[in-house]
Amino acid sequence: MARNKYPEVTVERILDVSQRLFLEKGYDNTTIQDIVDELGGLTKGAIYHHFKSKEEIMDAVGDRMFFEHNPFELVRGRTDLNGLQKLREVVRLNQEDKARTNMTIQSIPITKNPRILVEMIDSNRRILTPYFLELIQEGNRDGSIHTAYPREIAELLPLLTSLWLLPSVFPATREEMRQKFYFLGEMLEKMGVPLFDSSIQILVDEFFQQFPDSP
Amino acid sequence: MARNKYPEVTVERILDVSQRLFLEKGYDNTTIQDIVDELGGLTKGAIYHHFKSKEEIMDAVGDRMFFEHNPFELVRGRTDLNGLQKLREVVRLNQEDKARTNMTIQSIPITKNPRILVEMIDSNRRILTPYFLELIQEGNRDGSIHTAYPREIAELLPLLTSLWLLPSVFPATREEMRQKFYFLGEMLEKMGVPLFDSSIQILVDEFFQQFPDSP
DNA sequence: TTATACATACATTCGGTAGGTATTAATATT
DNA sequence: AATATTAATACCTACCGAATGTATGTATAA
Repeated sequence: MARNKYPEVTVERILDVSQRLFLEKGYDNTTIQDIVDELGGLTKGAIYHHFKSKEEIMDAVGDRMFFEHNPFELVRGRTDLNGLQKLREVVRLNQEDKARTNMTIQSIPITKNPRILVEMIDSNRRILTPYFLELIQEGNRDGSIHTAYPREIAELLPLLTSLWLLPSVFPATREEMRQKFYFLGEMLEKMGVPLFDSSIQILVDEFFQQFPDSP
Repeated sequence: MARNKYPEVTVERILDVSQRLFLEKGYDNTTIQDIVDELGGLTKGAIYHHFKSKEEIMDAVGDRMFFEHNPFELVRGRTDLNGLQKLREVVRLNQEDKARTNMTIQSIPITKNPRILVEMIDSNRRILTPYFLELIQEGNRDGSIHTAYPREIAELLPLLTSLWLLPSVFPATREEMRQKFYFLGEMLEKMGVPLFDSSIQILVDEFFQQFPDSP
């Protein structure tokens, strides 16, 4: 086989395999050859035809992860919700998705995969922050949110929820995780964004079942 | 020359050069050979005699950076200060030090150096957080601080000040930086740790002079 | 017949190692 | 106390192996 009629399929396959391996073994411990082997039937040349570097594969994987299940797009049309309610819905949808996809990222020893971690921090800022900002501003306008710091909160929310609350980076027992959430909730409320109501609290508590209570 | 009488000197030289190169060009873009070349007179064998891997050099550099000018140790003996005042003094000393050493870390495009960034996040947590916690608890006891979340704040303080406030990771104009500080100050105050008083505010404002007002 | 989706083979870069040598420090001997 | 002997270690030279990336070729779709 020297040429495929649908190269996009090949690209997707490369991304599928890469994502799986990056999450399983980490970026640095995954070689191009590993990806090639798992692909079956393709060679390194094929990969370097579609991507100009390993780094670029990683970027593509990262962006795809963010865009494939985007809760913000799902709530965008909902005229029955105000800004704050949309925010809560986003958190709910995201939590659902995490549960469904088994949240692979929780399990990697992410400190051993600096590139993945940094890529995540950066994607958060580039992609999620604007979405959050939009909803917070909407809430400020419709009166469901009152904060003088929409930008700051929009930047901090993804940072805190996906870095500070990641036990592989900041180790914590179940009880300590719970405390962190209480802190976050109280802090957000005091800063004018009462995001964590009782319905969210239920989700969070469910989520905690999966953590050990000893460190 | 086949052997040095004072190997600690060699170790220090290796760390000096490595730190400089890591900060200048990033960890991944600095090769062992680069370090060897800058050292002059030594070879790769010498380095691998003192350190068992490149990673280990990096760890040593990180730890040394944290311990060489430790403001927490400087305030530890001060019986004239309460917990909150000690915290403020730490911030002040740290700021002074930053100004004096010209704060090399500000300048690196740190997103291009994932390992350094992650090492920093981790050192913060391992080394700084316990110090912060100690002072916050002291403040809680002596009545200068009233927070239900000493651990959470102790963990967040270094994370936020050395990651969120790093413009190379979270780009910001001078005005946006100022806003972030206001947010931080207000947030800490509302959570029971009124860290940023007017004296700190002055420091912060001075510090901002060095940032551009356009993005 | 031209652009492109791949394959093959190779170049390069870099972290790390094996084994040797010279020098210092510790110990034994006179 | 001075010297001889041994052990430890600071460092060098030469090399390996793994991994990213490249140059070039080939077959097929358009």
